[in-house]
Amino acid sequence: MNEVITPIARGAPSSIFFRNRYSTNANVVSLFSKYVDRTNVWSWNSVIGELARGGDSVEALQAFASMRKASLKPNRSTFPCAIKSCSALLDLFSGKQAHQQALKFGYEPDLFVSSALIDMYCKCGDLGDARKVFDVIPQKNVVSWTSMIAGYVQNDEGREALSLFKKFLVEESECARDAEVFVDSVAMTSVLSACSHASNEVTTKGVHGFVVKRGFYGVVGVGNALMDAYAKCGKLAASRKVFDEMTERDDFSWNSMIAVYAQNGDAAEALQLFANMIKDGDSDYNAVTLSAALLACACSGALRAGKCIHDQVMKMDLEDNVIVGTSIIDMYYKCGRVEMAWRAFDRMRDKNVRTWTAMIAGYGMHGRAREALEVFYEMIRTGVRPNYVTFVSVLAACSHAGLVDEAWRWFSSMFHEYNIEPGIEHYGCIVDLLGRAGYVSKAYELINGMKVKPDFVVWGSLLGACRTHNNVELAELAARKLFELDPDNCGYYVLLCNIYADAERWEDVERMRTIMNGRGLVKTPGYSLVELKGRVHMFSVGDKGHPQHERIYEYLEKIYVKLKQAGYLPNITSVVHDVEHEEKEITLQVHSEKLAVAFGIMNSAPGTVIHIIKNLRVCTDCHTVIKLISKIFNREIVVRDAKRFHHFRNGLCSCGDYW
DNA sequence: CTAGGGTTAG
Repeated sequence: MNEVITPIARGAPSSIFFRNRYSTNANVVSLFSKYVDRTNVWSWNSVIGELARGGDSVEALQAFASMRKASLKPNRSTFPCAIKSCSALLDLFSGKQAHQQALKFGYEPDLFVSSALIDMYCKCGDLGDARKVFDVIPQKNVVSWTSMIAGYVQNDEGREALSLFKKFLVEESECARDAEVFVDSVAMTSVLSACSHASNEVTTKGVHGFVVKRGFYGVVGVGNALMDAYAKCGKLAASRKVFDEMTERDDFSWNSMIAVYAQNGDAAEALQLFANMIKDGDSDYNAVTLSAALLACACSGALRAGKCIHDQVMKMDLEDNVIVGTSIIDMYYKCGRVEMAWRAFDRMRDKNVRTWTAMIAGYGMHGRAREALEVFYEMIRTGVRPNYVTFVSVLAACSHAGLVDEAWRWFSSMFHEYNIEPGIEHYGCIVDLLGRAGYVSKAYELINGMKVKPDFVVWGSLLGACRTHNNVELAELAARKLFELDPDNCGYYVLLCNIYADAERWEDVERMRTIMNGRGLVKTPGYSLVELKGRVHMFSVGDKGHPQHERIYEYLEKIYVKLKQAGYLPNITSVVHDVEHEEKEITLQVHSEKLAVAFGIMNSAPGTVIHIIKNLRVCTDCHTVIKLISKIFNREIVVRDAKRFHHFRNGLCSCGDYW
């Protein structure tokens, strides 16, 4: 079986018709012994259909090849099964051959054949040929319309899908007496999926109304798609309402809802729902559920829960499922365990581009760019084609480690060697890298030459670089862009304030503060998470909500005494609030990551590594403090901030103070 | 006796 599949994965140009790619094997022959008449087309159809429906696409095509070898003429029900198998294998070449054969036998106007063809072309990414087939169908039915609409959605053409749906509605009203041309619940799920891709609240609400009016609201599949559409445009409450109102939930609905919370960073709710699902007992969790739950563990750093799910994955024999496997890698490295991620990666038999990319991203976030690049080179050697996101991970890895030349090399060759046009994320990495390496003007030139519109990440990187390299002029320019792009984010105002303060331009500092106060901008509250005995504890700045908070503050005081003995001076520029010097120092002292570190040290045995997750970037003062703590208390401390990992050990950080 | 949809990973 593997021998047959390998050339398909490599995209070798052969076909079911010419080079016997799916040549008859013993398996198919033995299947045939069950059938009385091998000269009967219907017998062949049963076999091909059964194999295709059972997911044995390769065998189905082998049977189809055998049938053609026996010089039997396929009929109109043979083709849809064969084409469906090409679609499942993403085998455009064989699909086109099947199309030619169908034309030769005069089956193209057939509704079943053309729907299968539309689906096959769309799944293979060939929208143009799909649309040609669609356009020549004289009397389209609901399946033809749905196949084409769904095809657009699958190829990220949500708007095209929605406009086609409008045409469908016109046709529906014009053919009012034709029972074949009527919107049904399957069509509506595709339309809702288009809404989900478009992430448009207004459209989603409109389609929701339509669904209710046509009486499809109670259909499970429609409900799932609606939940997803609301979630994608950020309407979690509306999404949950649909879930709660469903009278019938299969596994699908639970999975969708868990995934929605996990994707939106609400790990607690996602894991709570997962627990409810298990308790409920009516629904079985599967690979999809476990992947979503693993994502929740990854973003909240819930290692214990993640390991538990990993155990379950092994018990259910799902280790070879490539999506689940990739989720496990993602969970481990995001919980700070890059070695465990590597072990899981190493064990996986089937790795796809996303698996490799996850591992590259994992090493990259941990500042281990060399290993990330090794994985990248190995991926290329193995014959797996890197994609857009792979290059984002590669460039990000270089950017975390300051590898300017390496990054520039891949940035320049990704288009020429792999035909991947650099996008906004790639520019973001390069601007960041150039800027921090001191090439601020060069970074600015690059931004001006971009084909895509620079976003807040790009301008934000430039602004950050301007602070490091004291470039007030460019900083003002970048900040102006940022105030336009993201007016409610006070981080940029704070950064510009700092830049003015560094340049001792106090009047400008004052002016910025007035603007900030006038606009009522509030700093995004920072928080840190730390897992202890399987429970994740959360701390915010100056938090007094934790049951142990009194002891934590006492302990923190003791830590500060030791730090000051070691010569530590607080770096108050991290605090821009309009407060007195002493107050600034106090605010700094109670940053959430410091509370989390104190809590971690207090509650764990000497020698235990402490893992912390922070939602924002770690500030300079906290970075200095944690380095010192790692030395004074002889503890390894791992901090995941909004952008990368910091491994503190013996007074040093893995980022080399470059972050 | 054949065709279309909704959930998961980077």
